[in-house]
Order: sequence, then structure tokens, then C-alpha cells
Amino acid sequence: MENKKSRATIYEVAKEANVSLATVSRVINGKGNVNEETAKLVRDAITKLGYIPSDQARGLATSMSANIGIVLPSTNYVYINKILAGMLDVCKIYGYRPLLFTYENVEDAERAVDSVIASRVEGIVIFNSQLETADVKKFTNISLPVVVIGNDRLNERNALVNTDNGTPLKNFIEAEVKNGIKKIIFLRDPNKDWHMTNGYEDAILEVLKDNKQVVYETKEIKDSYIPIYEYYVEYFKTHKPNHELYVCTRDTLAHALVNAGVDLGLKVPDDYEVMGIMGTKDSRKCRPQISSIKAPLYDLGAYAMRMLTKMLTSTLAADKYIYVLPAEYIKRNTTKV
Amino acid sequence: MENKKSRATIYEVAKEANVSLATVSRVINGKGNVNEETAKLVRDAITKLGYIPSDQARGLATSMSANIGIVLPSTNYVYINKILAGMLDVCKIYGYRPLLFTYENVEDAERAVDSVIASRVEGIVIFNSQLETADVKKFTNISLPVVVIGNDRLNERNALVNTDNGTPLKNFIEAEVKNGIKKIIFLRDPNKDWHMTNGYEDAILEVLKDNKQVVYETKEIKDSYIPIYEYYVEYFKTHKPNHELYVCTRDTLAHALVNAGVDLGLKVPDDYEVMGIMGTKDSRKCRPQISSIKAPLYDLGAYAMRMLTKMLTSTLAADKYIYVLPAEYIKRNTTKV
DNA sequence: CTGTTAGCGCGTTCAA
DNA sequence: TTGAACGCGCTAACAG
Repeated sequence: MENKKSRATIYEVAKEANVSLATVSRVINGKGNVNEETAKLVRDAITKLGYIPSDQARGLATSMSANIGIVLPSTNYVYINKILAGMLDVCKIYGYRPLLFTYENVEDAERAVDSVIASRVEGIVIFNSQLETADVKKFTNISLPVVVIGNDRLNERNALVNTDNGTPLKNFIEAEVKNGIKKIIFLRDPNKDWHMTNGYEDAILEVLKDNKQVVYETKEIKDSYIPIYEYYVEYFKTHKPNHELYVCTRDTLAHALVNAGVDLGLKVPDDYEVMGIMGTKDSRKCRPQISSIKAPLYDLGAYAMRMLTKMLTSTLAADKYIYVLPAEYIKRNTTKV
Repeated sequence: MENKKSRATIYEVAKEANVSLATVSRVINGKGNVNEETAKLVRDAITKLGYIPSDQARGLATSMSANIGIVLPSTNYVYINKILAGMLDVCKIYGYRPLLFTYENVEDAERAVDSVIASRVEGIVIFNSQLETADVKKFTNISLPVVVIGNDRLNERNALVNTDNGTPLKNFIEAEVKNGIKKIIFLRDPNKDWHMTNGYEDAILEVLKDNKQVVYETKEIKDSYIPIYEYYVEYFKTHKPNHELYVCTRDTLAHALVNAGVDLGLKVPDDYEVMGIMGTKDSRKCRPQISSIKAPLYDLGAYAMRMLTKMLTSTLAADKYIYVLPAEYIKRNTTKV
């Protein structure tokens, strides 16, 4: 008593339509000429049996697939999801199927890499990550096209899409210095490679190297709203802010920082200034609204995926392998300049 | 001049190790006995060639795969990403590979369904969606296990995971009525099936059917922060709030509503009350903090995926096919009760 | 225009 | 313990 109805194969369609499987294959793929009448026979058989070709078998036969691997560290950040959304949309437009590979840490990353290779994807988009150059090499060694988002370090012979948060940040810091800022604190995740933060600190330091009066500090802190909020509520009770500027690697950090002060009756940006990076909706929801570097997150994902599809179909001109999207400083109400 | 290095096959490993491919297959899968010495030979060959078995071919041979389909409408909502994160984590733990299928609208949904079937996944998790019962039937017709999240409508013979937002909402409305609320406005997306909103309105109406003094209204509005914020900033200018209660299907809507009023100098909850549903971080970031029904979003995804894995390995007891997670009313500062 | 046949890379009998 | 042969579902020559 085998109750399990299983899916129809191309053979069954062929038998149903009284033709050979080659003919069925032809009408499915629209290749080669086939008599309209027999084509209709085949089509009828297909709908009758509810036949849907197996991409697995098709992939084996053609040594191709419509699979694209997306490699991400944990997806629980709003801005990563924006990037992901961009990738997914483009993926769908071009008819590719996105396989998601997530990992927790460096060791886990290697497992993810092997899993990607086993899955027989046509290409890969890696979001700025904890992957090592060696990991990425595993891909290129077998001629697997790779597009990296937001991490120059990995860009050996791979395509790269990045956003230039550094320039607007640098300009902003310059303006702050000119405006007489005395102290700048850079708030960041202990896990330095995570948030495309490469270049942030460089941008700040580049401005500050000509100006030794400005105190610069780095603060590593768990990058989650609640812990930061609670930390600064306590902190501000004993450390009265003194017009310093906080630069935060994510808007959520900025939001926590602003709320902590405001809840204690402090004034932003009068007592201290806060700058967010990424420019997600958080910056507009906060009161006062957060000044931030707005990165084109969705576009970052979309461009990366589009670049990959180009690499898969045509050959991309060499100078097109790197694409840096501009970011923009949006002045709102947590900064003075 | 073929420069393309392509991946090694099981044949090449076999040749390298001077054994047959059957032997290689055995050491890979740990099945059947194989001499430790020859096994080592094989393992060496594998590492030397960097061989990674093709899941595609393996899938064809075994009629199985490690692929699981996740069907979602757009990933551009925070709370959906929470659910997705839960699914992905469990997916990884059990060694399955998640394929993502997103779609825009009802027509697009059918394309997605066919794509899922073509991709030869072992099972499917569908988030409460615009799929029709007929779509889901396409899956069950070919004995494909399906778990549906948050939509009873689709639950014909499928596994279902849901969150009971209705009960705490009902209790809350009861308390509001007892407290003398005069008007309740239910804010929702025009696309009614989207946000697991099934049952919200029912919960409200069930309380109100015994109480004809309370005015009940429904307001359909684009569910995005900015439009709602702007709409209500204008609206409140000419329509002074009169202690009514707004129930919002997502926290973002609530956040917009609160900000609009507060920016105009209105007081929440004195001038009007706001209730959010979902309980994402928004509710704690807003000032005043938003009272909300906190749904176990991550768990929703995790449970659904776990349920699917159970269905794939063992047979699940019939009464375990439905799992309803409790939601909780968290009183914060935008409501009076 | 249509059918036959040989793989794609791997797992799995069945013999040896 | 090992190897040869077949099949998974499909595509792509090659004949007819």
C-alpha cells in the first residue's frame, strides 16, 4: 500500500503523450523544432500529470544550475536584512535561486564554505564577513565566481562592491574639528570585521593626525540596544557628558546612546553629540532624530547580485569588477555640524 | 588551453587512490566496511584534490536532498526577519540547507510555488502568506511536507505553527472597555493576510459585541513608518485626539503614530492611547515606550523548522501537528491599562 | 521533425 | 573487503 504520490518524471510525460522523452525535453526548453500538434500533446500531458522538471537532474545533465549562494554572518541586524533584500530581489529578477549560508564564527565559516561548494551553486555573494582569504580561495580555485560586499581585504581577484562611508565621515569629522570639538569617542563592536567598519576609524584618525588637541577614544561594546542603553544610563549618572562626540557603527547604538541621555534629562546635541552610521529607519524614529551616514544598503545587495549575474553570463570588463557606492551624511538633530 | 579548474569528481579521487569509486563512496558516507589502510588512501586523495561531493548528484542518486524551502513574502520587515532567523538557526543545526523563495503578490506566488517544487526540496516552511489553499495543495499532492506559520486558513492537512496574539489582545481590550474607553481604531495594512493579523479584529469585536457604547473603526493605511508619520502629523492638526485607542498591527505603525502626536505636543497615553503588536525592539526605543503584544517571533520560526525536521525524520504524532505559542501583553507607557 | 543513446556524479545492489 | 554495473531524471548530440 504505497500511498505516497511522488512527482511525475519526464518519462511518464513522454509515455502519456506517446512521444519520446527527447521531444518532451524540447518542448520544455523551447529548443529545437517540434511540431505544434505534438507539442500540444506534450503540454497537455504535462498539465495533466502536474509535471515540473527536476532542477537537480537538469543541473547534473547540464553542469549548471540556477543556484546562487549567499553567505552571511547571522542575519539578525536590520541593515544586513536590507542588503539581503536587495540581493534577493535581483536574484529573483534574473531567475536565480538563492541559497542562504549563515555562520556564527570563524570555525563555523569553514563548514559553511564547504557546504556552499557541495551545493553546486553557480556563484556566490559574500557579505563582509569573518571569512578568511583562504576560504574565498577555495571558491576561486574551482573557478566559482565570487562577489564580496564591503570587505577590501578579501578582494584578491574577486569582484567587490562596497560603500564609501569613510569620505562623508571624514568630512563630517573635519567640520566637527573646525567647530571646536574636544573629544571623539568611537563606539564599536568587539568583532571588528563585522559591520563594514573598515575605514571608519581610518577616516577619523586621518583628520585627527593634524590636530593633537582633540582627544580620541575607542570604546568596544556589545552591539545591541538594551545593553548599551543600560550601560550608558549608569555611565552618565557618574560621568557628566562634556560636549564630546560619539560615533556609532550602527544606528541602534546611536539610538541607545541618545535615549540613555535623554531619559536622564541630558540634551543632545548640547551635552553630547551622536553620529550614527548606516542610516536605517532608526535614525528617523529617534527623538531627537539621529544624524547619520546613510549607506545605500539595499543597493549594495542589489549591485552585488547584479554584478554576479553579469559575471555568470558575459565577461565583465576588468574595471567594472569594483563598484563603490557613495554614502551620504544626513544632518539631523544629534550633531551640531 | 582550458584554464578553468573545475572541481574534482569521485572518479578522480578513485583514480588518485587507486581504488574504485564505490570504495570512495563508502568512506565518504561511512557505510559498509572498508579497510582502514585503503580508507586512509582515499582520505588523502580527497584532501589532495580538495574533493567535495556534489549534493546534486547525490540527491539524484538517493532521491533525497538536504534542501528545505522557505517561502516568504518580502523580507523587508523586521519581524519577518526575526522569524527567518529562527528558521535559519534550526535549519543549520539539523544540517539542512535553506532555499529562500520570496514573492511580491498573488500571481508571483504561483511562480514561487513551481520554483520550489522544481528545486527538489525535502520540505517547506511557509510564512503566513498570500498563497492560496490550491497552492499549498500542489505541495501536498506530491507528498511534500509543509509547515505553515501563522495562517489557519491554509491548515487543511498541514502542520501549523501560530502565535496566539488574540487572547492577550482580547484581555487588553476588555480592560480598556472596563476602564471606560470610548473609541477604538484598528490600524492595518490593506493587504489583510500579511501580518498574521487573522484574529486581531475578531478579538476586538468579540469584546465589543457586548458593548455598543464603544465606537469601533478600521483604518487601512500603507504600513510603512514615514507615510504613517506624515499622515498623522497632518491628521492630528485638524482632528484633535479624544482619548481613543489605536491598535496597530506592527510596532512600526505604533511608533509612527506616537511620534506624530508627540511632535505636535500631544500626550500619549493621555490624549490618545497606542497599542502595538509584535513587540520588536521598536517598542522599547520609542518615547514613550510602546505597550505591545509581544509575539515570540524567533521561536515561531524555530518551532516551525523543528517541526518540519521531525516530519522529515520520524512521523509526528497527529496532535503535535499544531503548535500555538502564547503571546504576552507588555504594558509600557502608551496605554492606560 | 522525432527517437536513440550516451553521459552528468553519485549511491547501491550484487558478485567476486 | 572490494569492484562492476545499473539507475536517479534530464540534456545533448547524433541518427533517422
